[in-house]
Amino acid sequence: MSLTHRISAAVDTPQHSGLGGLLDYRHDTALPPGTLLRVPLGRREVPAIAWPVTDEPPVAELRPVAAALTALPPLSPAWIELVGFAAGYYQRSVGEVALAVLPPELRRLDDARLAKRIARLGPAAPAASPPAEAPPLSAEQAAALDALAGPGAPGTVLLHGVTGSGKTEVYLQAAARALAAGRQVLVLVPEINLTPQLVARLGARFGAPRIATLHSGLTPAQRLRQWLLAHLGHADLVLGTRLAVFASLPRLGLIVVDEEHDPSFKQQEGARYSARDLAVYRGRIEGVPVLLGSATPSLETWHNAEQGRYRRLVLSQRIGGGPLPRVRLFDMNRLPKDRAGATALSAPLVEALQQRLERGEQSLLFLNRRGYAPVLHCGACSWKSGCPHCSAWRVFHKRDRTLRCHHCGFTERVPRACPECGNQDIAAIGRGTEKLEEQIALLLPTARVARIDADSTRAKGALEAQLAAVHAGEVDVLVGTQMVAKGHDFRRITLVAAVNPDAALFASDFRAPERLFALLMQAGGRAGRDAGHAALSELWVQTWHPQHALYAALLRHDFAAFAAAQLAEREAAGLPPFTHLALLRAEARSAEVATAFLRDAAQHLADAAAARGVGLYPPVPPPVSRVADVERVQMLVESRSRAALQQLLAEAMPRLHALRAAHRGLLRWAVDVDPLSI
DNA sequence: AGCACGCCGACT
DNA sequence: GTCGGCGTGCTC
Repeated sequence: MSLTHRISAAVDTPQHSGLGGLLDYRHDTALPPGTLLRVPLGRREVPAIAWPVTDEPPVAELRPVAAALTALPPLSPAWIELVGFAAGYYQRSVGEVALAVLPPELRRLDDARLAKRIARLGPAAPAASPPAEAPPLSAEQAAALDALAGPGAPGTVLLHGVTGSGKTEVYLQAAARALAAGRQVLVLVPEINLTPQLVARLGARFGAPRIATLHSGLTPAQRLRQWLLAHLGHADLVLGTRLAVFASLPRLGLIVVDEEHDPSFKQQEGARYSARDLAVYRGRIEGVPVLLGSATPSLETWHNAEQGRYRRLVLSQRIGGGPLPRVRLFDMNRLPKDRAGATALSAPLVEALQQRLERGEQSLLFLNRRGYAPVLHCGACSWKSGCPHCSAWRVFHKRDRTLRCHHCGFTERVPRACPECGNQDIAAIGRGTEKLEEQIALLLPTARVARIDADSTRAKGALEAQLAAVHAGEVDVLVGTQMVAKGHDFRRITLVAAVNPDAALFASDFRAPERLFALLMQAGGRAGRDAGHAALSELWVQTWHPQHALYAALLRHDFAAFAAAQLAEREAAGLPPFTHLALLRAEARSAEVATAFLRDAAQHLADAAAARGVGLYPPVPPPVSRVADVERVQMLVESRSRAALQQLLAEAMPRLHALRAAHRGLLRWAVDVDPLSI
């Protein structure tokens, strides 16, 4: 009998480093998979996690595990399976994913300190404290809940509910059932901004001590504490952003993904995972239901529902029976030619705003572009305010008189005269929220105007303060970017206007229409949430293309028709969800180097791709090709078969790694599976 | 990815 | 004569 046990460890080393797999060590006792470790690697000692031992024979002499952190109960087999799947699917090493999704503190602490932190958590919150009274359900809500509890295997459920239809109450009551059965509930929201209000609601219903929160805004110590509450089962409800999909939950009983269509669920660096897709996978491996909620589901989810892979439950009515805001399209072609563009706002819209003002109601102007003007332009020499480091314009911010690049952050004071020719007369082209705010103040001198965007809410607590001012009725007209369109519950807004949404209609990004429709529906949903005002509420859309099919569907609040049309286009064009995509991205100081790498890659993969029916497209620059003096080029990889695409990518990774050496100057390369934009 | 070792230019 | 550039090689 051997006194030493072979331990397979996942360590944080990249997939393409030659150490992508697991490393074997020895230890004098058996260590269950999921045990946190410290192991020697070269002359370093690195954090690691014990992983299930594979059949592969061990290599050479094994070094001993440096330490096993036994103060922490091991991570569950389900968690290991989830991480293993995510690593494989997104082409990253198991160790990288495993360690990246654990609280950073956990990688640093030794066993004694960890034990101390755990002790300091105190005892678990009293379970099953009598919950606050749940409000009565609408017939549709009750039916949805019944269907969730009904016979049949738990699976993925799309809860398609218009804004204000009470999706959250369905989440809460579904959660209540899971809690009553002694299980934990995981709730994912797209943005940190949206956590406080949902935490408040969950807290009011179930008691604040039972809730843990996980997002990147926490301090390392808080993050560890919240993670431990979930991992040790002290917290019954875990609410968080995309990283929370990897929370360790020993008694998981339900996963809710709120606003499942939101692009924020896709991680955009490192392991580029979709938290929504992983939530669905996690539900499957853990045998628990997954509730995907949205008023405007992603076309992927909608398609899955249509195909019968997900069950679809519908909430078509607003709570209280109020109607959805009436949609009004204003045809900008009707503006007098010489006046068009002089102001962002058509006269009828200004009139409508004036009426709201007189009635003491609030309005929201939605413009998805922050700053004063997106670009400055010299009429004399045609200089434009380009960024010297990026292939993008620098935005004019009037408030602090700066030109700012929104891609690399490069900021300068705005020049008084044209830097090229000295012309004093530089024009601001286009308009952002700052300018819109200014124009409203001029057009409606008595109105109290506020602006909410990434600039106005930079300071800690600023967003909360501004939202509070709106709720307190201290604001008549609110100007904002998509930041305000999402989720916030405004009671007194009866008019929402999309000032200039057309750009997305003709964007090259194939998901642009889907996003626009969702944003407009969501923005419109801010109006008339107070049933007393609902009948008067309106969503105005100023457009140069009032006949566009997207707007026609919006007029009727007809998501199904919009989705059907989009899906037909996607199918005809061979785009997701009918095909599966991956992007091979390369970065270098020069586009030539990056392109050469991708061309070389295409050549090396051509036979394997052809054999599997996977398409390789020519390398192209993304819409913003240079950021901070780094050129980016990307190559699309496409297949009807997800499995074929996966196989090709897995085969490609080591070859691409080998290829890198032949391309001097290549800074980085990476694969993005299921990219959001191409 | 780190973090070595290792061989060629400008400084105490 | 050393400090330091980053080229390539290794880590269970």
